[in-house]
Amino acid sequence: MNKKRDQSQDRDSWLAEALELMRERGVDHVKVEPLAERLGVTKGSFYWHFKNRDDLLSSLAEFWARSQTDPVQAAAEAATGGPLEQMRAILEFLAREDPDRYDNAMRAWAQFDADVAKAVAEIDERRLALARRLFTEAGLSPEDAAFRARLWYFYDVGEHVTGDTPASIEVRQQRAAHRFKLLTSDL
Amino acid sequence: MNKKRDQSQDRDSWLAEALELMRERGVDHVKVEPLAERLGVTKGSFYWHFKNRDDLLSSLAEFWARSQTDPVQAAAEAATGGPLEQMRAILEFLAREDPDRYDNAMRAWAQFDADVAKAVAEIDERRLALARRLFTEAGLSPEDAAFRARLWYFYDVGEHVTGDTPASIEVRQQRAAHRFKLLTSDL
DNA sequence: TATGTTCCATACGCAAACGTATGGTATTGC
DNA sequence: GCAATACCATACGTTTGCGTATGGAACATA
Repeated sequence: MNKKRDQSQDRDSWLAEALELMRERGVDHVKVEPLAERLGVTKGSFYWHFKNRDDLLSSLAEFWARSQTDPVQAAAEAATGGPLEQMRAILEFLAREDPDRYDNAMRAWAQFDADVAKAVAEIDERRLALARRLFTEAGLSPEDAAFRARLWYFYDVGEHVTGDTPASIEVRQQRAAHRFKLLTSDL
Repeated sequence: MNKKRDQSQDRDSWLAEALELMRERGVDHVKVEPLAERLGVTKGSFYWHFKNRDDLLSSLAEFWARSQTDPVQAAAEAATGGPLEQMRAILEFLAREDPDRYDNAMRAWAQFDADVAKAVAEIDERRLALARRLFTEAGLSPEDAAFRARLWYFYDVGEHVTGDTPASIEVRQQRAAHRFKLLTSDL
């Protein structure tokens, strides 16, 4: 009865370690034998849980997407008040968030794998949709809201992918305030 | 007398093909023997021109950076008028530009290689500095100009890295106009 | 024409990693 | 208590790619 859960637990431990390795060195360094060594087992275990390496990698993309249950959404919904207050709450949340996520590694991977690109694009679209909705609720036309949302979201992407995220929380909060002001001063 | 140029020419043909392969499949697929096959030679040639694979890869980063002699800068300087007109000229240039550059592959590589990250960061900084200067000349304070420049530039980065660049020139120009309006309407 | 230099092909040894086959141990269901 | 199953170790063959060694052809140069 809990056999399935246990098995998926072991699979998940492989996936978690694979995800960590991917973040550190990129997906092309996620290889069976080195991964087994990191887990203190041999690849005999690997080929029990996975059909082959491709099986691991495709599962890895799902594993990552599954972990993206966007606490951002929750932070927005938890905020009382109108859309502007929700935006402020999101920025507040992001500023506190540890900047070292797996997104960069996934984006790097997505550059060369169409399936992964699709998975990442879905996450991007989900986040953009949230921003669009908030700007719409704040009174912008659909077109204006769509563009403002892109400006809003791509700033995050750009800051992360260029490695330009400040280490200090204070600076991040300061920038968040600045961004909020610039993007909502006319609303 | 032109011996040296010929030799660097051959080196460059290796580098050009390596750059192309990196754009297509990522740096980890830039390998000596497959590369030789693409060039129709054997790796005997490779090890004549390069010490080893690392030599190729480090040269590849320089090769890319060398190719980034920013026509954007030229487009800006060619524009007559004030900073706002130069911004418009830049956006116009970028909208016409073929969106398929090597930047994405370089950014993907930079995620896992500190030296490459440094090279890319220099290019980013150069572009940001230009944007900062234009916003400053347009009358913003240094802090405001710095932030506005980030908003300006990261939009590009985000659009490229998410693969969200429209294929149609018209849409790109439309978005450029929108971006220009949003980021300069108060100047 | 003899000789050196440039550039590339071929052949080799070596290491890493994939995937399979097979056996062993522990745990579970009956 | 015993068979079945789950899980992992070991050993093997194969492929791919790195780097070196060596030879050879073309070309320049003296």
